[in-house]
Amino acid sequence: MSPVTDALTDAATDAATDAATGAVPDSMTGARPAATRPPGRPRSERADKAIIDATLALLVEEGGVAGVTIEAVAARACVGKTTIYRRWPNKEALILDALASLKEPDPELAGVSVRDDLVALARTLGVEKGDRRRVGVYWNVFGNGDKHPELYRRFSRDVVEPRREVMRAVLRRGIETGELRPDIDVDLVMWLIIGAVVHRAKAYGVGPVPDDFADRLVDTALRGLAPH
Amino acid sequence: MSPVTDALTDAATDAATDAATGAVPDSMTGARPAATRPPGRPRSERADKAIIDATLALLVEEGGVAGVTIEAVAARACVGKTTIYRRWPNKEALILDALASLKEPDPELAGVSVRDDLVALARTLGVEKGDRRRVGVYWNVFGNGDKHPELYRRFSRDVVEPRREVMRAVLRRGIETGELRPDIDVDLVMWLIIGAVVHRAKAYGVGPVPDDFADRLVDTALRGLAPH
DNA sequence: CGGTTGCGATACGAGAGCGTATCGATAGTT
DNA sequence: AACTATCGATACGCTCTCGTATCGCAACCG
Repeated sequence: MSPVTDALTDAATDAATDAATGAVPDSMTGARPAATRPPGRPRSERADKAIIDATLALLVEEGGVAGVTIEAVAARACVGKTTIYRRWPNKEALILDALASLKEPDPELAGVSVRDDLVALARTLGVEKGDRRRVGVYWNVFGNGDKHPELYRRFSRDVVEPRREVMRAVLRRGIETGELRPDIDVDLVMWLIIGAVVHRAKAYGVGPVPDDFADRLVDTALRGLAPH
Repeated sequence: MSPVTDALTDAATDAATDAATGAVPDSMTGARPAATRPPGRPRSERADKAIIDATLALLVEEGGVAGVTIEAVAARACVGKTTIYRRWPNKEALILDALASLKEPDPELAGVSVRDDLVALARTLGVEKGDRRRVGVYWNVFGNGDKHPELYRRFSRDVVEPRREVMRAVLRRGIETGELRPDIDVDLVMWLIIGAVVHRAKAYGVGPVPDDFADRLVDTALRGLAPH
């Protein structure tokens, strides 16, 4: 019943999956005598992924860093504690890497209209195909910035800020092209859009975010509440 | 160095403070033979308050229910564990009461313009005189609705929803008076305003919420981002 | 004064979690 | 086959927390 996305069922399948590991480090000059592969049994890539996945899932479900337990991670990833401690020295380091794994390339924006780009960005924040994980991690890490400053700092720098910068650029472009009022406060608008999406996505007991939420949100923000 | 607001320094002052306790329960029919006061030493009202205060503070600082420890509450409130367990059977009940203590009467709104009422409401959410506690509790309880449903349910019903209802009424009134567009989605607008304020207030490392944040936020939402 | 109850301090057993150590088995290289 | 590193499982000592029990003292009533 474990909801792990890619739980490994037995060790037999492990060999085939990890066989490619040895071929990878050919990225050197090429003339080297291929002495890169260390001896002994190679580490399981599948275990890596399962551990990171389990860590993120617990980070969301258990409500923060305090709720993540090495033993729970091990159980959920179907992995021994040894396998975790061989890779990371402690819980903090594990969570740090798990957060870093959320880093993604900047979303491809159509760039046709500011309106559509904002909708696309809003979607990636928390409406994306039921991916509650991203916004859940964001909520929990963000809410504990003062308790775990290092975690917050690196998550913010590596994962959050790049996205924010994309949105900031879209808003600035909108001002230049005349699609947005020249006197708007870009940062304030970002709090508006991001806050609304994150808050709605994290809401409990009101159902999933409707598909058209991002569209209606951006349109409402653009038109304003007052008649004119 | 304990940051508890009203830490008691010694037991001597306790007697004077709690002396009024005996006079309180005259709220019965009055014709009763005044047998209301139980024998023995009365419970310290000051301890009550200190415990609730410490619980809320830890709920914010430690990032959720998991971070609240009875021993930490006792230490912070300068109180013995006994004193806590004499009042509440367990941690859950304590936190439940602590959350209930955040219930406040509905804010008095000027009712002159929808704009001013919205600003006033936004202020009470998280900008109010540096009261990070309220929004901190909101963030942590809200973010763990699925982990502690009962906590979430009662906090939502007793503390959050009444405030939301006030804002909803203001928005509806604005539509009726023509101050707001008739086609806005009231719930969507509430996500916008509440989400923005809460998110900004909870932001770490960007300084306190500026005094005019609520004003600029509401004005931006009213006018809209697009020129017209 | 005796009776009753609250108070803080302290100790307790139980359980959870951390990080380490050890085990036999496994999966690779040479 | 010999060698080496990883695998899951398990046990360990340690600390923290829970909720209970037991102190002696303090407060209030008669």
